Amino acid sequence: MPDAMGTPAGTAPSRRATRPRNRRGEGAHLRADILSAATGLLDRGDERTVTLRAVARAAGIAAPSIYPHFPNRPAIMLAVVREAFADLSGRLEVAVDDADDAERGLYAACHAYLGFAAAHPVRYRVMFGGLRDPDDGLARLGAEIPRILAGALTGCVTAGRSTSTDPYDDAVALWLSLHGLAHQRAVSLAFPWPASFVRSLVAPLSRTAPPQDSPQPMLTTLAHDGGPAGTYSGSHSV
Amino acid sequence: MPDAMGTPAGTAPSRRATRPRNRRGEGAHLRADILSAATGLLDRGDERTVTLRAVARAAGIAAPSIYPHFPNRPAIMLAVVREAFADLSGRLEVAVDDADDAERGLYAACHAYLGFAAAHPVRYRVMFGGLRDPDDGLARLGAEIPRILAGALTGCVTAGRSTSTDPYDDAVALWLSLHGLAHQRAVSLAFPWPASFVRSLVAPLSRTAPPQDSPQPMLTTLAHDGGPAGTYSGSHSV
DNA sequence: TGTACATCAGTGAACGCGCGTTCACTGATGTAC
DNA sequence: TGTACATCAGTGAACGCGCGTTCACTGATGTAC
Repeated sequence: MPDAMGTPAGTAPSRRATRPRNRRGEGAHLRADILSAATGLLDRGDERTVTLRAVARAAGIAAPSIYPHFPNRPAIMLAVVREAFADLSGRLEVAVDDADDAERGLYAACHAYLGFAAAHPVRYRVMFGGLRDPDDGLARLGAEIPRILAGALTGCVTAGRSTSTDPYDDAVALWLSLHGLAHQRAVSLAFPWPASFVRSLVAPLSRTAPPQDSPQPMLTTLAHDGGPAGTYSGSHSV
Repeated sequence: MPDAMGTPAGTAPSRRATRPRNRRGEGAHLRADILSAATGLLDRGDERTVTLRAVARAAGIAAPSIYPHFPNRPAIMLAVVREAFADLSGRLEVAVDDADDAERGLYAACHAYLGFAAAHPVRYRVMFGGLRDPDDGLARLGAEIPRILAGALTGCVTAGRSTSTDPYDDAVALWLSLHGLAHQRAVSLAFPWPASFVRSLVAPLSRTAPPQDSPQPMLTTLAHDGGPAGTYSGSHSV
């Protein structure tokens, strides 16, 4: 879903593309098109780029056509972020569930997290702090993530692979570190990163020894949203 | 534009305050006033609040009067961020230098870092990622911080209080974790934080045991920029 | 079967707004002679 | 000492722009009778 953008990066048309009108009863399809247009604009620019009129242009519709689907401009951004959170949480769950054992699952989730942020840096930045949500509902969305990590870490403890005495606390600390790394990478591509800080973060905070072989780098095949640099490489030895 | 606040929350006057004209030769004073007005607007709002005209209103001058001091609007934001980075770096250095020993210095620097972010959450958020700086000069500004932490950590190693074998690597990992915590706190005041994750982060990542007594909470007397919640309390046991 | 009609999907023009920036200017103040 | 003048510090009006949103509308399409 999120990677599918109609126009290739760089060729954004200022002239509106003609878009066939939906059949009667299928008007809701436009909502998905609006969301995907907004996500594409966000990834190629920043939150200021995602104006209501720009979204309409990118979707090939007139600006007022958005209003049957979203009450106002902030609602579009909110929907983009909700969708992105659901995507990220799903990827973490898949990473944990597909792993052979709990420890690999924990590492795979961490790599999936960093891979998502590296593939969609602007989206990631906006998910975690771009918006002032009056209801603070986004804090709730984000809270799903440490829960998944805590589950994986609890599995490690059960398997005797972690000495954590408070998996939820430690999972939050681990997530905060992942967030710090992911966010800083998303923001500044030029920072001189040491080689293998993923291990430097995950092993001490999860109170595990790193696994002996590299986990499969789950998400490194995701294309970066734009620009030449910044692709996350999961190929560091764990 | 219904969500654009005409007047920032609170008492900011939309009518321009009268400001005495500087004496001849002292026109540069206005630059400092512009910067401080912009910083105030940022702290009470967000980066969208800091328009050139709003800064002029807050400083009590006409909008064109800004141009002798800043070439355009982004230059104002850049100057605000530069000043904030210098402030933060200075506080970390003071925290390290004033401490009785290296380990206390490291912890004091971490608390100073978190204290700064808690006292100025919006400013902190904008410092680390609010701007797209074409020159990426901000990455250079930020790079000062892990250097200070690395110095403190090296001191811990020398004193036999840390088993770190790569202080710079570990300092970067530590800083990323602090950043993750500080940023997430700055963004979401409602998140259910466990009680003592500062220790959860600093001790394992710096490979130290936490000191026996609480360090003095250096910056907890800083007032929060606005809002009722979010003040950083350094009173957690380390 | 035809046909009237309700509904759906979406449009074009217009609104008022605040924005960044430019321009020609004004009045006070220091200085050279 | 007076005075002409250059410079400084800052102003007021105006510009064109893109924005979010509202309004009255249009044409296609499914449906009841």
